[in-house]
Amino acid sequence: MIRINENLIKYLCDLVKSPNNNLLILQSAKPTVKIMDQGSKINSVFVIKSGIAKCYLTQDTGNDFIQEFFGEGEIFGEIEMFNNELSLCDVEAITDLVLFKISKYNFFSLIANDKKFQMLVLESLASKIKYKALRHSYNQSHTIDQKIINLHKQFPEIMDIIQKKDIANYLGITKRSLNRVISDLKKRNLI
Amino acid sequence: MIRINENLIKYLCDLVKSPNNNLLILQSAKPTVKIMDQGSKINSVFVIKSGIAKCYLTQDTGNDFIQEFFGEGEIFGEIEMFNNELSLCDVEAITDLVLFKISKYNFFSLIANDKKFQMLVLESLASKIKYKALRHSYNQSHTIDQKIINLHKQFPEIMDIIQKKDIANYLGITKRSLNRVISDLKKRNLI
DNA sequence: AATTAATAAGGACATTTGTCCCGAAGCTTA
DNA sequence: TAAGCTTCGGGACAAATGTCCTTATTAATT
Repeated sequence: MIRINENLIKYLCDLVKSPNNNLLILQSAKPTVKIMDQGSKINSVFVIKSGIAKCYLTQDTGNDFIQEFFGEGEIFGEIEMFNNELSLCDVEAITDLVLFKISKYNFFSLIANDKKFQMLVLESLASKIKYKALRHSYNQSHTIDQKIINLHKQFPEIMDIIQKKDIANYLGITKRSLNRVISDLKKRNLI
Repeated sequence: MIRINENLIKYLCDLVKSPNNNLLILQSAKPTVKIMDQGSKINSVFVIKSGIAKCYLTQDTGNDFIQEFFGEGEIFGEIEMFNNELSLCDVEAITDLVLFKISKYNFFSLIANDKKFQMLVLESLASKIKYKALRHSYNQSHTIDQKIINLHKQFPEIMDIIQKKDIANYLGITKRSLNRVISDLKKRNLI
C-alpha cells in the first residue's frame, strides 16, 4: 500500500554525498506542511528520503481523494515537468519528512545525461502506473469490507499513523461507512 | 475519455517510412482479437496507429475492470518492459486496428539512443499517470448519473461503438445500474 | 485548570447500487 | 427458416453506502 523505491533512494543518497554535488539538496518538513499545492507552478522535483506524505486531489465536489501515501523513494512533481502543467495534486507531510529537492533544470539535465537516473525515473513512472491500475481495479470491484481487510493486512499500524478521514478519502468512502465497517469487522474478529 | 497522442503517431509514421527502417513494423487486428494477454510474457511494445482497443484487467472476483479505451498514439506493453514483469492487462481490439510493433530490443535501443523518442515515452507515461489520477478521483466522488453525463459529453457516440457491458466495466458498475441510470437520464432529457 | 477546537464513534433513516431474475430484440449458423 | 447464442432492458427485492445529526473523547490554546 505504501510503496518504497530503494534503488532511487540509494542513488540519490550517493549523489548528494558526492563532493562536487550541485544537483540536489536536502529539505525537511513537519507534519501538515504542504510541499506541493494543487494548481501551482512546479519548479522542482522531490523524492522522499524518509517519512510519509499524502498526495491528494481536491474535486469540484469539495471532496479530497487521496492518490497515494508516499513512502521512501517516492518521486513527485515529475509528472508536471513532463506535461509542462500546473500541479495536479497537493502533497502534504503526515510524519516528519526529509526530502531530496532537484530543480527543474537539474532534473532535465540528469535525465538527459545520466542513463542510470533516466532508467530509475522510467521505472518509477511505470511502477506508479501499475500501482494506480491495480488500485483502481481493486477499488471498483471489492466491497468496503474487503478493502479494509486488505489494507489492514498490508499495513497493520495504519489506523495509528493515518487519520480516519484520510483513510476514508483514500478508499473513496465516507468516514461513517469506514467506522461502520471497522466496528463490524472487529466484532467478527477479522481485524 | 479516449486520449490520442499525435506527437507519438507522427514520430512513428516518419520512422516506419524511413528507407532503412528496421526498428518497427505495422500489424493489424480485427475486433475481439487480443493483442496482449494478462499474465503472459511481453516481447514487444505496441502503439495504436488507428482504431480503438480496450485495456482491461480481470480480478480475482471474476470481474473485468477496463483501465482505458486506447485511441490513436496510445502505447502499451511499455510498463511491463520497465518493470520486467508479465503483462498486467489484456488488450483487445474493439474496432479494426492498425498497430506499430516494436520489439523489446529495439524499444530499449530507441530509448537509449534517440532523445526525441525517449522524451515522447516519458511524456506518454506522465500523461497516463495524470489520466489515471483524474479518473480514479472522479470515479470515487461522483454518482453514476454524473459519470454517465460526463462520459456522454466527452464522447457522445460511445453507446454506438462500445458495448454496454464494457461501459459498465469501465465505470466499475453493473449493467443493471448502468441501464437504470441511462433510462432515468433519458426521461429527464439529460442525455 | 478551563475553554475551545478537532477527531472519533455511532444512531436513524434515505438513497443508491447490486443481485437475481426473465423476456425481447438482434445476430449467427446449421 | 429455425435454433441457438449474445446483448439489451427492466421488475422486484436485498444489501451496501451515504446523509444528517448527536455525543464522547482527545488534543490544543488561553
